[in-house]
Amino acid sequence: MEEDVKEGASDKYSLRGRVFSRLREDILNGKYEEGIELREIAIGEELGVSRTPVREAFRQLELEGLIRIIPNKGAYVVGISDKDVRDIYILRSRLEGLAARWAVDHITNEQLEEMEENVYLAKFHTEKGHTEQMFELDNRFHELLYEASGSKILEHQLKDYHQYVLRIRKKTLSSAKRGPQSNLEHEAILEAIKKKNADDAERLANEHMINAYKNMIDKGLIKPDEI
Amino acid sequence: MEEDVKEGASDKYSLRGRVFSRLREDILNGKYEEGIELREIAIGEELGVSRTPVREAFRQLELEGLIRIIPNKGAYVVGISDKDVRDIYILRSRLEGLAARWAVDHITNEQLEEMEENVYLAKFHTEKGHTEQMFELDNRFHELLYEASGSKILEHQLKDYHQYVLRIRKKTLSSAKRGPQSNLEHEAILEAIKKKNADDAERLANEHMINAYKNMIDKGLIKPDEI
DNA sequence: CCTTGTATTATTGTATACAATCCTTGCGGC
DNA sequence: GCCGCAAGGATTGTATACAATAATACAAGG
Repeated sequence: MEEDVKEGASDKYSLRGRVFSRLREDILNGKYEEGIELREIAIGEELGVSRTPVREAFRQLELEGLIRIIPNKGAYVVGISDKDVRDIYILRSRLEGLAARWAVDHITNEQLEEMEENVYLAKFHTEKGHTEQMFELDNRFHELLYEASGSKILEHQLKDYHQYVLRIRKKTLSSAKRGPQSNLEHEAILEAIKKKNADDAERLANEHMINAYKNMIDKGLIKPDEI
Repeated sequence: MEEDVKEGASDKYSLRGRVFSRLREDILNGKYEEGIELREIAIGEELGVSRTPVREAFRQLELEGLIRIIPNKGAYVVGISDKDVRDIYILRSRLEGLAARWAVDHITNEQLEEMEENVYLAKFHTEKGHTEQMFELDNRFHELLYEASGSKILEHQLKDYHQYVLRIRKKTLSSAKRGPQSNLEHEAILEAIKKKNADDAERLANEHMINAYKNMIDKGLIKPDEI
């Protein structure tokens, strides 16, 4: 039950890092709903720390767009709407396609090996119904893809989005049918990368994300786009 | 000579906001080169503030990936390489295309009017050789496109990148030939949006960014991708 | 009764003090 | 000479104190 998807900013052994992770999770989970005001002292007391680490966490949350800070006034939860989730999946579908394309040329042997192992293990745990491991492996597969792209910028960006929709993804994967299908799609992406077929890799990664998106909507996890 | 491209985090009337903006600019401009260690006290003294606002600015810079903070040790400048710039232009080419596509359905009348005015004014100032106004209008055109996409997420993301490559863009636009050509491309994007032609809008916005990218390389502003 | 001004209070912004951690340096032993 | 290690200093992490700003309540005047 540990998410370390986003290193670099979480730093879970400092108070600030813990406050940051905790608040982000609480906002993403809906504990603090949209528009609510977060007071530094109240948060600090709740977590048993002073205002300093809370303030630093606030500044980070603002940059992530999760809260809006009005100077000398307060911090207000922005939250994440169904539309945001939909948008992120569309963006991800395009950017993951790009990551897969670039991975064809930049993936290292170590990354390739870990990816193969990942696909193998995912198949195993899916058959056994180990949802927690499935979740972790799915996380790792995508992270590997990002890292293999060889682009610090793209990797950073996709990890951000990945983290952002974490809550939704957890529900999605545990659905009985999506798990195996997702594994097949991972395997296809991996094969395309191994064969150095950039067009296929991009298309498959793109479709993979679109499928995840459709699944989410079919399951009623988020509202479809109404126009 | 003022950039307010990125509201929300800059907040230039607080010490933290000023420290943040200043440090980001200095890193992007190369004043602090890659790998250098930033000390809270030194930065604070240089800007005449205490450690507190400096620390908060550091946390934000870390989240933007401009510095790397190693707990209990220090903050190190990560910087922005030529490869980063190239990657951002490729990402932007795809995402701006998406923004243009979405803008077809979501642009408001006000935004459309401002965009038309923008294109008109840009033509005027380009003929007169007013580089500062050209720069501002180019900024604004892209911001308008982002806002017109109707996606908070996409807008946020693209504004980030826009800000990130600000320094490079300033050099690019002032080149004699790129200015008029860029204006023509803006106009074409605007026309496609007005005609509700999503495919054209996406393609043109995409090409616009690729052209900017090629121009940058032709002018020798950044190194080309060597493979 | 409504408006406006002011005093009070609550909250954020900043500075400083203290604690914890890391790095350096120099000493001693081998 | 080289390695280990401890003491000191430097730097970051956290807490608290003080300043500035904004919200609120209430009273005075129209």
